[in-house]
Amino acid sequence: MPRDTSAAPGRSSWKWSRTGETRRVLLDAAREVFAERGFADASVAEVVARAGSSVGSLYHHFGGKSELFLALWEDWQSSQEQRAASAVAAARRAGERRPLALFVAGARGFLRGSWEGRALGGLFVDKDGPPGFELMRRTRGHEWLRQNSSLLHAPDDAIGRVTVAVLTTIIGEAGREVMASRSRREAEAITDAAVAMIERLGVLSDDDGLTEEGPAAV
Amino acid sequence: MPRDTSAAPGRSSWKWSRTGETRRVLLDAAREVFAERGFADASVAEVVARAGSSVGSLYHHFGGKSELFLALWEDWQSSQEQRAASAVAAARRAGERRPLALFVAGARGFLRGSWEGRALGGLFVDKDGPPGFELMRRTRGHEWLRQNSSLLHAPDDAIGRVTVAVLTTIIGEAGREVMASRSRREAEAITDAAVAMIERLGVLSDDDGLTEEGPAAV
DNA sequence: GTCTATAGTAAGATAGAC
DNA sequence: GTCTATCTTACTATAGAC
Repeated sequence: MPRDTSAAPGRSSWKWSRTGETRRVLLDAAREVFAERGFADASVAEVVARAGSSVGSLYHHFGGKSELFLALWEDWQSSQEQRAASAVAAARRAGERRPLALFVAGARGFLRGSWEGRALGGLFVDKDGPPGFELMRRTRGHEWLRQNSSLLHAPDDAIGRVTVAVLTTIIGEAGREVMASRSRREAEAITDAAVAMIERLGVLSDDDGLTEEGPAAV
Repeated sequence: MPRDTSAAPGRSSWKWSRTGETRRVLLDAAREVFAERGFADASVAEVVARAGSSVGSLYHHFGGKSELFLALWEDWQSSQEQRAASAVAAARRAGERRPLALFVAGARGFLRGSWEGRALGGLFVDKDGPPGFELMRRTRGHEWLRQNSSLLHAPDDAIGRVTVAVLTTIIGEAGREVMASRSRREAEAITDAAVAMIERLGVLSDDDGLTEEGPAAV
């Protein structure tokens, strides 16, 4: 996601601009260093050295060490959500209308993405992150799930929030295990187990209309 | 938990020793400062100033800013686990033998403790911690649940691990919501919802023996 | 063994020259 | 936009009072 550069259209794409190039080499170097050392033990000095840039430049483009890490996470996370969203869209195109089935389709899409993107994903699960990272991840997870489960129209009371939180973490924990899997077969077994849990909890709220038709969402 | 001082027995208790007193005032001051500013924005200088102590003394007793925070967390966490453990023990004394029921008893004990200790608890849920804190909390959570759920004898394959992880986070997320509750009634509603989910997921693995008798655990 | 004072290092963050 | 110089602060080390 490049910031809007004031480049005249058609004359130069961001790909070849100086700033885009600087951002790119910094992100590449950061990915390496964070993967090797984790967040806390990584130094901005090493990142800029490996990128052939300078500290000032890093702060100009990203604002700090934390934001640099978050930029990497943002890219990865949005691609994961994208997979889930398109899986839901595909299921809907195929004629599926039951909210819970659509939700499960999204979950399967997300977990398929976790398997395919497990190389980068490892950076964000068992390594440490910047202060407040876990809070942010949890918030973002809830937001994404709330979007995809407004179609489940869960109530916004305490019980509804716990339900949403649990559904979030089922997918999250399953994603962790999928990324740690050593075979596609194992990953699929975990996915099936997670889906079984989701359906089991979905049935719990059957009287709330989880299996009826609901409003459209991503 | 004071370190072992070489005090002659009967002559002086740790409560009046110089070191115990210093540790106590530092912990009290740290609790205040961390609650006000969070971990990252708290300075060791302010802690020692409020405690009427010195930087060197802080480092002598705790080893650093992170360890000071972890000492607070350790106290709170172990008291929470203690409540869960004694709830399980009480249920067992009352003649309960079904593993799932014992587990639910532990969960209720934990959530009751979350409500009662919600003042301090807020420090550890929506504030930031030292680097690696979240990883530590997750590790500790799994360890605790593995203890209490060896009695559920869940298999140590991928599916078993996901199940355990989800059961962990149901309690964790419910605890978060309980601590954010404004009335005991709301807290109890959340607890009931969480227990319903645990039982629903527990039934899922009925054929694995979750409702049969199992080995004893805390 | 327990604590204070202080000087020094390292690393993240910032200001300003260019 | 880029980079150098500088600042802030967590952290360490040491010397010594009690």
